[in-house]
Amino acid sequence: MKLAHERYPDLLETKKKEEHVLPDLKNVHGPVVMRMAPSPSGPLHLGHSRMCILNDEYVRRYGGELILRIEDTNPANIFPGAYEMIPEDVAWLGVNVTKLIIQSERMELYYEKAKELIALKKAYMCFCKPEDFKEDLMNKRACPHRDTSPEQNLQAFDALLKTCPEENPPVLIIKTKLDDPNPALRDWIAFRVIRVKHPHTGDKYHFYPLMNFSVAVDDHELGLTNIIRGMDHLNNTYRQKYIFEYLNWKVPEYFHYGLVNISDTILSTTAMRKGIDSGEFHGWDDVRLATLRALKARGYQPETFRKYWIDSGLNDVNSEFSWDIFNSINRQFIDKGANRYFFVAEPVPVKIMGAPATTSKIPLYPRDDARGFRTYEMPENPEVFLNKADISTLSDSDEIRLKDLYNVKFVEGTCLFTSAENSGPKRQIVHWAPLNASQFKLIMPDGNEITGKLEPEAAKVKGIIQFERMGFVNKIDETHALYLHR
RNA sequence: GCUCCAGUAGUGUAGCCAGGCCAAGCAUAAGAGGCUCUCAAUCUCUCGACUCGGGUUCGAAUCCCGACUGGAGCACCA
Repeated sequence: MKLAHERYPDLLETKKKEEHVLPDLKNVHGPVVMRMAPSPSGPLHLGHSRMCILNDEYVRRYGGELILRIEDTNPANIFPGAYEMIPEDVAWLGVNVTKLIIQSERMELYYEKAKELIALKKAYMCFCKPEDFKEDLMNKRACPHRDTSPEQNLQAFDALLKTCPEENPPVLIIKTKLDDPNPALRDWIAFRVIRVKHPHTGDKYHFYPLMNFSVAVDDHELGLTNIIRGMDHLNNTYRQKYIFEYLNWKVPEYFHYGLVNISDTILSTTAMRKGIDSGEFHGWDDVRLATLRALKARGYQPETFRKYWIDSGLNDVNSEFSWDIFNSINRQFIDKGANRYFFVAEPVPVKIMGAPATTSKIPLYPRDDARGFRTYEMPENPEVFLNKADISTLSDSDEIRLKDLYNVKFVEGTCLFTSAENSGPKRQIVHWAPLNASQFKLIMPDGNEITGKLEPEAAKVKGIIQFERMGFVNKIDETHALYLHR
């Protein structure tokens, strides 16, 4: 063992830090075809990133195709900008999409398959009121239209495509088993009328497929081999399998993973849109939102998402998202690249009595002098900014060290220079800013703003840096930065 | 109410399919300490879990049954 340690230190090291790997998918024979299927109600958020990464990882492992399919069959719930934003978000994550599909461009296909099902007596047009239809289902009763002939159904279907009645338009229903013990699986609605102008197809259509129908048709038509999706889709999978069965299609291999509950942020696209429209949020990248855009703006790395979701695995247990772990992973990616600077929140100007003129030379990164320094010429008895909380609890005997400057203590409210050397007893080390520091704003993840003084040499720096003793931030410009994490 | 899924430390996971190498590994968090002119990084140590009850077995985290608990679905959303 000792010998092995001497000979192969690297080997043992890598074994110790074993990477978590995703389990193999079942029934993989050669290349796979997989898909991501977001609805264009807004840009992608943290939750979406999971299905993106997971799908991408498997296509990378097995080879094949990864389809990005935008599911826009409900014109009432579309944010037009999402058509552009979603592919951008996916690309930012480093996900390799091989094909982009937009469902609203495939309406004729859905109509065609619907007619096939009608001809097979597996689908019917229903003219019931929604309440009545629902009540029939709950009581395992057939609605009066369930046994209409295929001819009549086809006629009604075609008529509806041409002209849409103003009141009580019919729906197309897929027949399943009315007596299925699971109420979710009894006859389900495949098409319904929506009279809203579609952002992508305008007013060309008004009879739209519901997700279960268009998904089943596309999953087959696009040749999907493996589908991984959340447990919340389990009943949908059962419903969609009816289509596969009726049309004699080969069923893809499904896997349903557990749901992840993400708290302490805003994920609901409707809530986001409302807030943006009302002016509460300034846009999709507002730091209070968990959109990929917002997280990117704060300084989260695409690699962080990938590692986090791979580590989380494909568990079929519901779980809790951990910001602690997510932040810890992100820190590993950014720490080495982030130079250190001083930002003094709640700044209090303090005149230091008895201090000699000196030069403060502060490394941009600890113990790596090659990266350079920030240097400040300090006059005699200078005035500096200190953080209010750092000095408010000091008593007369407490000596503190201004980092890379000198030691001071407060006696009866005045600040006195004591010594220059950082030797002897341990002192609390605090950061500071020279008098010509600029006014600066740090925007916290909850939207609160902290104003303070930023050291001059940081003024023109942009990107991810660390404010010493505070945490990592993404510096946007000369006036403000977004807080990332500790 | 009905249907389905699942239960490993505070959190996230490994192990379960093919029972023994598991008095349960790793990460994160928390606590203590080392190093360090940051509360970061880094190193060491500590803390902490197989939901419960039966059964099968020489042996169960792992297989079976039940209970309990949690989640999802039962939309003219996806």
